[in-house]
Amino acid sequence: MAKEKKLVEEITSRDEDFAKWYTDIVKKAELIEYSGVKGCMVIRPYGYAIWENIQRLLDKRFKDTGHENVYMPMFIPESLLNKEKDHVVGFAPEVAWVTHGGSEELAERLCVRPTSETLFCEHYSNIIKSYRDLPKLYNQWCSVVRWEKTTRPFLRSREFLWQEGHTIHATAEEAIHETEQMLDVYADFCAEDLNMPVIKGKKTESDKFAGAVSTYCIEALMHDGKALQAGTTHYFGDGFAKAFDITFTDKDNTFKHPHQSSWGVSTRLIGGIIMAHGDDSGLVLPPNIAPIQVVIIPVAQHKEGVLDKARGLESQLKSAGFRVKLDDSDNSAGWKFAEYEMKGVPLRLEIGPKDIEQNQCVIVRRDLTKDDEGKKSFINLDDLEQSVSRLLGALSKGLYEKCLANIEARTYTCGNIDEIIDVLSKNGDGFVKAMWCGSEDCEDEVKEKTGVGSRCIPIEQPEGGKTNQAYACVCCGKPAEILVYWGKAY
RNA sequence: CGGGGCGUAGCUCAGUUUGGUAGAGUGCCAGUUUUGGGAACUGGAUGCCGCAGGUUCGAGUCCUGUCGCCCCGACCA
Repeated sequence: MAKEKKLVEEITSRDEDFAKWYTDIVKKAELIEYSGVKGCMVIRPYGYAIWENIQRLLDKRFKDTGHENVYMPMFIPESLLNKEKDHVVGFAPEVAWVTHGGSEELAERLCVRPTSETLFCEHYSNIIKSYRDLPKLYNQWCSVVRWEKTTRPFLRSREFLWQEGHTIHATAEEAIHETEQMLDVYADFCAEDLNMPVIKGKKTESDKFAGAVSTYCIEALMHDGKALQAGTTHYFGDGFAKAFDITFTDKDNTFKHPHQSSWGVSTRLIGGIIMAHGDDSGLVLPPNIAPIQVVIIPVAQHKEGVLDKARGLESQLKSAGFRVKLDDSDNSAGWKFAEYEMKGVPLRLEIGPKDIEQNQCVIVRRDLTKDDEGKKSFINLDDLEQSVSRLLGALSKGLYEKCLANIEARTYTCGNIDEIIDVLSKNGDGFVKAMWCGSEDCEDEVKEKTGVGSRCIPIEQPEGGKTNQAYACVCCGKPAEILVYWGKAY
């Protein structure tokens, strides 16, 4: 019992203090270490391996939809950043400036890219002459810098890793299609690879990206009921093209401005995974992005034959394509159990003398708790690969369903402000579905009075929403056409 | 940018009230016994007490300043 108590002491309980639980996890699972600069973190090998898996899976989805990777400079001259009015107003307050090269003051200061729209635009203006040059479907993997005031590992850091897609098209229809297609790519990726269902939607006018015609987003719900914007796509129309003087000669021999999109996801996704799936024993990683899918723990490894058998299973599973680690260190078995639970490894395979005798091993699923049926199963070694594959699949599905159930349990439909206040105080944070008349005043008033802001206008709107006069704005009570998801955001 | 908390061993912290040899637990290293849920014992190494001034015979402790980190808000992927 004393041991179990100690195990619990290692990390703060999730329900007791979610914020503290989160920071405990990122440190103790060895994802990050804080650095000497506020808001900048060391991403440690285990954390970076998660990012590498995210990159690999997303990059394949990008390539499959016709995109190419490029790399832009990390510095943007002030004059270039200033070219699009809304854009600079949106980003200027949070950019870092380089003013000196060595000891020489620069003639023009350079900002460290907070995002690369301006660089892509400048480049496009140089390479696009004809409709034959379109579209360009570019993406870059890089880091960007935004001088945030409040920072949290993965969720909001001053430097973060991301990808930014920037595409340019001959027509508005094509660019809008691209914007919506990439939103689907992100949502599918979240569901299939991160096992984290998301709400697809559009941002309200006040919440749009600086310089965009429309901004789309995917919103995930964390275990504590707060929303996390997990990814975003933007349709720019031809506003940037006009500001940056990008033109092409179309088939009809007239000059036209092309239409653009951009889209991005970041290392914030890792924060989302932690808060969507983690529990009081630590991380729980979706199999597709887990650096280690199966950890093999030899039991009584000093005994003849145990380590040899464990090594055999390791190479067997590795050659079957699984990411496997054998921990043959001299820590006790119990220590290893707790360690890999903390790190969220999906499956633990135990192999000991008794198992070897019976040609079996024990496999334990990380996502299930002690009381869940099927947490621990005895697997015949003749079926090892099939069993591992089946269990990883079941775990993946289990995570998705648990996460979806959390969204469903924490999504409330409300008709007026008092209902929102009441339902949130009774049930805790979550998504509030409520109609909205479209006025910014009402949007602000809801946030001020209830604490929840508009997260998105979901793509899926209620049947007849545009014509049904029964729908009234949650704030002013006037006829409302738009269903909005409201929530507290990270 | 406002409010709060904290900087002492790798980590968590005590010591600051009342100035007087730098501490504990944990981790680390070595050895022995252990090994199916964070093992036990013995021995060992580890400190610019965030930084800079000041007061004092003497400062982790008192004074002034400064830097950084964490949490909660307002703003943002």
